[in-house]
Amino acid sequence: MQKRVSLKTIADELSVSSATVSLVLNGKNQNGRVSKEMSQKILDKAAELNYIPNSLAKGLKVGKSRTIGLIIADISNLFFGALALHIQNFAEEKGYTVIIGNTNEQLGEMEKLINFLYARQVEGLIITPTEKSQILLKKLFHNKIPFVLVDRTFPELPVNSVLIDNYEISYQATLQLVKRGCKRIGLVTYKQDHYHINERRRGCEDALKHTGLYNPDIMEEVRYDFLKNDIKRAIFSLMSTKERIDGIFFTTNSISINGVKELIKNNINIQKDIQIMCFDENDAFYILPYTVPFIRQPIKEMAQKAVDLLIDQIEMKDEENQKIVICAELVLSENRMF
Amino acid sequence: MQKRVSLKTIADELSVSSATVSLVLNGKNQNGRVSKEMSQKILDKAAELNYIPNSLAKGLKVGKSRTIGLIIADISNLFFGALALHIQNFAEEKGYTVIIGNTNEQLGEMEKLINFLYARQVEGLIITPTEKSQILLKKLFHNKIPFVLVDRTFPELPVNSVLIDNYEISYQATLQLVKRGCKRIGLVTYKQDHYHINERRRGCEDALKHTGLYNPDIMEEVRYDFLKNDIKRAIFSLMSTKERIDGIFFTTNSISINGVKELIKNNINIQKDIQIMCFDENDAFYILPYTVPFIRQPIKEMAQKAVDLLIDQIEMKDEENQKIVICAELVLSENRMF
DNA sequence: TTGTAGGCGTTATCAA
DNA sequence: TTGATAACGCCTACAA
Repeated sequence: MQKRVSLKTIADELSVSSATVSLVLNGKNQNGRVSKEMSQKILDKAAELNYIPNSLAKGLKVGKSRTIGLIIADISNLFFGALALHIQNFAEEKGYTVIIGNTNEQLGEMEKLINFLYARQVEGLIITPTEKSQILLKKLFHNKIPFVLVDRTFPELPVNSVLIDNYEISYQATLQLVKRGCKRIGLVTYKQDHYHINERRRGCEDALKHTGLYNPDIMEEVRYDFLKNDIKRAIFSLMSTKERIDGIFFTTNSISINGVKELIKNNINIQKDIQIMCFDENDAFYILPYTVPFIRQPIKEMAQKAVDLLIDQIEMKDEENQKIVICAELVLSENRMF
Repeated sequence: MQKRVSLKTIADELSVSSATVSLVLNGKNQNGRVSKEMSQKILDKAAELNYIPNSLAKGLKVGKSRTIGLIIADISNLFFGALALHIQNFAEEKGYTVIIGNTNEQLGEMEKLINFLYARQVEGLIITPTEKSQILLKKLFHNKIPFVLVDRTFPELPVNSVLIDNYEISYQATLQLVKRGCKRIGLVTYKQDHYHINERRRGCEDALKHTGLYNPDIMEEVRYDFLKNDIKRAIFSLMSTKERIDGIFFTTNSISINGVKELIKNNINIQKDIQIMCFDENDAFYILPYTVPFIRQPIKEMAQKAVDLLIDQIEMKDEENQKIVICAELVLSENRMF
């Protein structure tokens, strides 16, 4: 890699000081400080040499990196992939670079990432926190590093967050199953301590309780690390109750897709034998000969709000903690595009 | 955000020079330069203050950012998503940060991204180039910026690249359709000037020619920007030829998934009416009541090779251009896991 | 209208 | 065994 062109390169070639060059190139010679001709010469030279400023140096000098960190729990998950894409786009619009990191749901990875991003002088973080990461967040808070949680949160912590209305939409979604005539509705959820997942479960269970259909024996839990196996077991267990179940609520997209796979593998007709309700959209659903109802999260809006919230904080426009809730959407066969 | 803890903070608190602190914290006091006690004190203080070095300053000083840029054509595509994930992991293993950017297949975006990453002092780039981006690559080459192309390339350019054996695997995949008894095999591909896509097409067409089955009338082209509509038209056109076709080769994953959707929508039985061959794996295929044969790209190996190649270049271990070709895999029902 | 000088946090060289 | 100092590229207050 050859020597990069710096301010000084331009200054030397034109026999002016680097201060002058800096002024012109940053458009800060408002009061006609630098002469028109000099200005033009500098601009031309910069173009000729294809000058690109060193943002490391600039960041060091002005104490701002114009970079934000994005900590994602599982980038191989389509939901998070889409979230990352939109966050990156919105942030770029506002002049910020995004550095993405992936924790794989590991607390240790999350800690490493925070340090790593901090070392790179990020001005703020957007985080999908892992389980039990409250201590890390408290540290951020204590160090006055702006951050926003997305998708997940810890309700006991005074933090900025952008979530969907997990409880309400799950309640509605479950009612939908009831409306379709389901009498014995099971649930498959993660055995985890995430508030947002628990809210989904609570929404579903409350809807069942309020309609007199609640049965604790058909609420199944699966582990993140053994998802496929646990789902196989859960589905088997659900399907072999003496009174066969006729509806299932899946609380996440990974559970949904694997659950559907398993049902199909067992030749269970998702239209006739059983009704289901999934979380998040999936290409796979559009391929089936029947429609699968699901809960659509407004990913783009979540990204938008998260970026706005973080940048407001960074630029000190707002000091208050905000807990933003965005309504998810129930997508039934009627309002499908395809 | 409160004042960050710097080397100087530690130095001041212990009344030593920042040079000493730097030495100790970088483990560079081999010859017993710094006394054991002082060393320990510094280490303790650093831990106490939770010191995290400023990599901007470090990068500025040593002229290395330990950062590489990754330019992806379409991050919402699962193939690229997986590629990005693995590249990030391998790069991290080697001590490099990855900054990911997305071009959306736009040449202008690619140019902006290159400048942007260059400003951030990336030491090298891994790129899935957009169409007609040869000029940009030549500029990189001219500026002696290390870079590696992945998935796509321009064969006329002397660049480092990591590709799969597009021609050969497509040839084999097509033969597979022939072996299954197909007599009239169509193709759906992008109307684009990408070498890798053209190679896939060439592989398919050569296989058809060599078996005497080639028919130019059933080779369909679709546009990236109007994918869904064009595929609808292509499938319609293919299915309404007087001698009905009995096989289709789809040259990319986006075409495959949309093609399959369209076939299903038209109640065409992918087992009985028609045989298909897809590029890339898709969750959706696993959900169908029959198996869909597809070409699996060894994404992880591609990522590995790309990172290795780039870092070799950055660290000057290798000056020669390398064009690495990795064999893809034909996945038929027999060797499916599920 | 332009130049000088200091400093951001780090490391490397040389001196003490 | 440790400290002072210069330099990386940039910006900015102040001087000329």
